[in-house]
Amino acid sequence: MKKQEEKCDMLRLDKQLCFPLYACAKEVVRRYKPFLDELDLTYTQYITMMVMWEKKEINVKCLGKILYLDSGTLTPVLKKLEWKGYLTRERSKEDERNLRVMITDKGIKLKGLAEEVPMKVGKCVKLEAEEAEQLYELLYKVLGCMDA
Amino acid sequence: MKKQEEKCDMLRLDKQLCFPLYACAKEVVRRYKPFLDELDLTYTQYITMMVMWEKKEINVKCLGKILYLDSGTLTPVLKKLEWKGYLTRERSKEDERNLRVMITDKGIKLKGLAEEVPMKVGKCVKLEAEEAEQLYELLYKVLGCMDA
DNA sequence: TCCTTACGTATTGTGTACAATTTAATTTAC
DNA sequence: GTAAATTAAATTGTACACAATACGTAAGGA
Repeated sequence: MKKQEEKCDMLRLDKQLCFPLYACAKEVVRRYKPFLDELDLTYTQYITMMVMWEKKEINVKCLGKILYLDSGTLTPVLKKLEWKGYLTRERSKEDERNLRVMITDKGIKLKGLAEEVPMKVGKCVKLEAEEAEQLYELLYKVLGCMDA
Repeated sequence: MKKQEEKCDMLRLDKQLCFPLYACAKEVVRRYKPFLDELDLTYTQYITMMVMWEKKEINVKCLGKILYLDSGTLTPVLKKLEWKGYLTRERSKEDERNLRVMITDKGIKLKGLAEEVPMKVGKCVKLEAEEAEQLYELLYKVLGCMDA
């Protein structure tokens, strides 16, 4: 019965990596809400804009690969951001299957308003710089070492 | 303009902890799906049952504190698990505001079918035991050091 | 060319998440 | 002892997240 008991113990929240990962991600994202509310952005819209600020133009497939999101999630988010005037969407002339997502001037201006967000959230999470760096490395390691 | 540029750089996915955390959590949870499908459980139902296997009985408030979920999320999940026969829900006699959630025999039996899940998922995530331990510690540290 | 296959996006359906509000029960204040 | 405040769940509304499917376009092969 020893082996049985060991297996049982595995089925506890505090024995599995998945749970602190899941809980921690939700709690950290929640810390963004008050600051993103000021910009009238959701977290998903925010990370989408972060990619747009860097890339200026991209298609949905590419964006999804960067954000780990599929078109089912991105399509409504992109339509909303287009409606808000931060980006435009149009089919590529060369290949009509591709949707070109392009940032607008208003979208570029939004970046100025968002600049303080990372710092503000950082203050809510009291982690030493070294620990943050360690965590960062480990998370990217996990992202890289999972089966496809 | 140096300062301006430094601020700009912060607004990149690869400069912020939040994004790998968010992406990693989603990807790890996704790894559970094929194994949980065999049990006809969603991830949220699974972690709820993990608490129930340990506690046998609990109220919604308490469960929510453990899982970092509120009644708006838990109520439908608990109703579904009750419908599946894994637990029962009834108001407490001492304080009618409290809902007593109790595991059933069928719920207890389900644990036997779930025992292999953590090990199966563990094989998909190729992380050294030491690194997993480090990550675990850091995540709980973050959970503990955030402003309420 | 026509047919098949692959590809990129959109749509649909289910299940979370969570803020805000509501409802009912209990506690506290006076 | 009752009104006011507090509490626990449930409900409502918005926004993901993602599998599965549908749809249109493009590419490759006979």
